Amino acid sequence: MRQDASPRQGQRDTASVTLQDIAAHAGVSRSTVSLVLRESPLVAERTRSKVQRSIKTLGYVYNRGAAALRGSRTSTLGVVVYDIANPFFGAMVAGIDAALNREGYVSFLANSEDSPARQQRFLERMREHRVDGILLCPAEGTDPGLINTLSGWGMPCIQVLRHVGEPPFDYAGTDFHQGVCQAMDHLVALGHRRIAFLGGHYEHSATRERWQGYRESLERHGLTYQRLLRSTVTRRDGVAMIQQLMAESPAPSAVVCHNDLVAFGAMLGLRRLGLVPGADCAVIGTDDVEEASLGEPALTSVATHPHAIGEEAARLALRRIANPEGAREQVVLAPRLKVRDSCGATRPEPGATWTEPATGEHA
Amino acid sequence: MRQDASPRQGQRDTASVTLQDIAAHAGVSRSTVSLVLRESPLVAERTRSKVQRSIKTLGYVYNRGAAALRGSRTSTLGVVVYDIANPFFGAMVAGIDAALNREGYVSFLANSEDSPARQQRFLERMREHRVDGILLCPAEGTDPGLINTLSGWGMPCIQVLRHVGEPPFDYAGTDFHQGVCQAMDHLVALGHRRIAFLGGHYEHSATRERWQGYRESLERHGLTYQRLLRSTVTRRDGVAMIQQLMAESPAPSAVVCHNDLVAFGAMLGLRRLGLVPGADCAVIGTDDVEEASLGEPALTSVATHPHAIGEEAARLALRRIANPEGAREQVVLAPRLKVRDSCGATRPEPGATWTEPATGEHA
DNA sequence: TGGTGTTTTTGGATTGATCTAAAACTTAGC
DNA sequence: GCTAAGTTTTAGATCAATCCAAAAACACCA
Repeated sequence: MRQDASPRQGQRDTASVTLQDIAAHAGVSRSTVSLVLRESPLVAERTRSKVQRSIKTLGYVYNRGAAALRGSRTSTLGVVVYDIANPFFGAMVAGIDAALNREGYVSFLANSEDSPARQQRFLERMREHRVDGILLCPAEGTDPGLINTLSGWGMPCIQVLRHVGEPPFDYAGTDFHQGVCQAMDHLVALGHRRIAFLGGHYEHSATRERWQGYRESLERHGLTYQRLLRSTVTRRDGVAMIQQLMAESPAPSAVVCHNDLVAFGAMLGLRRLGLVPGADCAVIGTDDVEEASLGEPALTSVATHPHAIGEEAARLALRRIANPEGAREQVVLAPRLKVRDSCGATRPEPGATWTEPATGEHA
Repeated sequence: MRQDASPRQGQRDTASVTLQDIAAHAGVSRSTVSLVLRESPLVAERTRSKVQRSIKTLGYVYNRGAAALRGSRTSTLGVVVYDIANPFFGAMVAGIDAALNREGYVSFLANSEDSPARQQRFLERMREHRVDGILLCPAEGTDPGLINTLSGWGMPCIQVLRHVGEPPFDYAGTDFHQGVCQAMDHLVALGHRRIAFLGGHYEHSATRERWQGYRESLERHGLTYQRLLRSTVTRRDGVAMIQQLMAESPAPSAVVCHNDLVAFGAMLGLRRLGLVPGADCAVIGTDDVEEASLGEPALTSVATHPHAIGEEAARLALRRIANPEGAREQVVLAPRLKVRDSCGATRPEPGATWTEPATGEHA
């Protein structure tokens, strides 16, 4: 109820052009402008272009906050990973970003550092911000009931890479089971009979799948040597585990590793023992991170395509938001074994297999 | 103006407890509840605890969207990097996340892929979401006027690592100039007289600083050999550049590299030529990424502390939001040279200098 | 010309918080 | 007991959009 008619009297904020102002300028109602903005087919072509011209002229900026208050969508998503400094997650987040960007969504990112408490704090904050959904790589030790809690909050949750709780739930990841089988089959075909598996905690779904793949492969090929070492999954663990194993009798002739970091550690450990990775003991990693194709020897690895997983997860989230009651989906990508030198299959002269990925620059 | 008194009649949404409902339950007004939520000292202790009890009982969830509409803060920030898959940025984002988390802020993340167009789209979206500020690692080719544009939009912008436009602006980064000087001084002290610099585009502030550091160091030490090769900054570039240099006469006895990736490439290139990094040609990188301390030989590198830069940048952003008209700040961290094997200064037996960083696990 | 059926457009209520200025309640002093 | 000052609390307007139901504009045909 402004006494005088002049619109911007008190404040000279440039950023305060509203629907109302557009409506006045174009000589239509607020509602019509709103319809134009949302590209409704209801509004006539002449009106539409007239309104659009006013929008341009006045330099209007859509206020998503206000829209979200009345409407039902915020066009935002929460993304939780447990180690953003890991390039694997970097690539995954890049995939998520690419897929969301195409649909006009933006995402809040949080790094849980594998702490359920931090994860919980962030999720509560996301709830206050009314995000339309959550992409969650659950932190170690996450309460299995969390997914139901989130669903009770009305926040659809897509689990990524790991999952907790009972199916059905939405999930996007890689078939770790199959990945390990591929690695095992390859080693068996090369003649290996004593193959060990290195690394992983029991708590994770992703770890259980790998171990299951290992045990099943042993059985399928009728191998009796079985050696599975638990650990956290750093380079240092790789070094320690391979040194322990090589001191045993009989020692393994090949190892499959939980991820590439463990594999790098294993190779380093072998070298310290005066052994040659690929010749004295074959090494296969998981993930196929950028450094895998470099180094001496180049690491054979099961590629898990983090960028693609990110895209799939994001797309699944958008599907779930559009249709909250739809059947839960599990998107599981097939991994692919990238054979290089560390498994002893190839032994080219130096430089012959040089393939450089195009990414990885900065500043 | 509900006709009947019963509050949740139409919809049975659990998630729709509002200030109004709390007020009714506690027997106070909406305003009082709002004051309690914002921890205002105005409200009496008795009332406060009564209201707090109602909040707990009814399971109220704060609606930040509604608060942001009326108030002036959204408690959100936009973060733009150009390559989130690069572990350097991963660490930086982790630092940002840690600092923001402490203050109740959350951040939107976008990956510009060094495309000014993508960057622009994201910034416009951030404007629609009314973020309180922006942390920007400007994409290559960013219009120098962008910072002023953002300031015209009322979005404070902190530039990170790189900067465009004219000072004064808010900035957080590393002293690249000093970093290169440290590396050069070290090499000169080891007796090197022919030192080359590898990599970088001209467009970036960060690159210009490095080159300036290189040229100044040469002058200060009275060195006449000068060789500066431009390039993008991948491993492949490192390989190509070192091979070109070693074919020249005289060849350099040491190289300082734009970042660690280029340095890894340079070491690989040397090995392909049958030369030993550190013995036949010293190599120093920049960033001190995780892999630097591993590998053969371990890479001497100028540590640029990405996590700390992220924290500083985030803190600066919060300061600027609290005081938009305050003097612009430049937070420039000092880099530190980490001497390892690749510069030939040390030559320990294998395994003696093993230091494993604690991070880097996944899934 | 009037009735009918479609397109378009619109006012008013609504979303859930904050802001402002004023009202209600304490306490103290004379 | 009454006023003044200080402390708490409150009603109503406001922020900038969307939703809904109803009104207006238009087209078509008997």
